[in-house]
Amino acid sequence: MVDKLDLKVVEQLMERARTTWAELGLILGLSAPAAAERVHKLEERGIIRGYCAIVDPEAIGYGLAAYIAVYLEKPEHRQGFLEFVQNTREVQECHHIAGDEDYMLKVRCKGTRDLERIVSEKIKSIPGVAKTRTTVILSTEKETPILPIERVEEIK
Amino acid sequence: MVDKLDLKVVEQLMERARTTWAELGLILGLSAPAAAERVHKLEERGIIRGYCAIVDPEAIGYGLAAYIAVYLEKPEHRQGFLEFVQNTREVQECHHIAGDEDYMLKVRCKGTRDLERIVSEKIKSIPGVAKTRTTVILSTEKETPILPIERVEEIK
DNA sequence: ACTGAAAACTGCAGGCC
DNA sequence: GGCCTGCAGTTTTCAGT
Repeated sequence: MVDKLDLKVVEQLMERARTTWAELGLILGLSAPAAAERVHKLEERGIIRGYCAIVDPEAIGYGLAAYIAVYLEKPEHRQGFLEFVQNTREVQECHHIAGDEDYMLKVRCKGTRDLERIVSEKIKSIPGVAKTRTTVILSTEKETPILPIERVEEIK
Repeated sequence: MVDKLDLKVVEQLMERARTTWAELGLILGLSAPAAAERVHKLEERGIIRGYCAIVDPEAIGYGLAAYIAVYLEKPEHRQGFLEFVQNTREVQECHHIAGDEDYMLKVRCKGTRDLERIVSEKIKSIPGVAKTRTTVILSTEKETPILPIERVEEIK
């Protein structure tokens, strides 16, 4: 599995992916090639899936976010619903959840008009979608792709 | 504001941040220095906030995710609650929401034990938290930091 | 995992449109 | 203002140890 040094690598890259190997190595107590090798190994093993830029949603015109809980009538309708999820860029997340509803979507769109279009026209027209419950996000206090790794201070 | 070329820059960097300027320039139809300049301008303007690695949560031992809806009794308790949110690595997201509840948290933790500890010991001990509602995520169909930019195919 | 050299990339300057 | 080319300095990669 991943060792302590790997966790520290991951921690660093989750905060700033565009760092130099030399700089990363300095933090890890390794030389630049050694730091690069550890990262490449983590990429190959699929532990680091990729890298992304964190973008201000409002700046690109997607200022409205919402959660949409979806109730599916029967299991045979899952396929079509999941295809919609994968093919719709506005759907940022889709989780199968425990509880009253079946799926929880997080969508990001241009405004209330756009949200209405997605909920009423797109989601509700999918066969098997019996009911939806939309919760609009008013403001965001925290939103980080950073996973909750405990700080790795010292490496023995 | 951002033009079409900026959107294409952002789109590319949301998918793979660790790209070379030359490669990015090729996609954009620009030279490497020009591509770099556009990115730096977007960073300065705060449209690109930073970069991060996308990490497999299970590989680093955080296999359980859950939504926690929080009801706050009075507005004066907000401060303390928001401090908890900012200082807790397990809290990945916190949104102020419209609807019955006040806040929606997304947390990621090691297991049910860990979740119990966060909900029962940490969140419910915050002054003003009247009630919480936890929804466990069973599986994740889609989870992307990629914002829903429409594909920019052609630049006039 | 480190060192050292070749190859590749970045950043800066000057000039063009 | 935004873009391109060329060069100097840095970073990455690939050996060998």
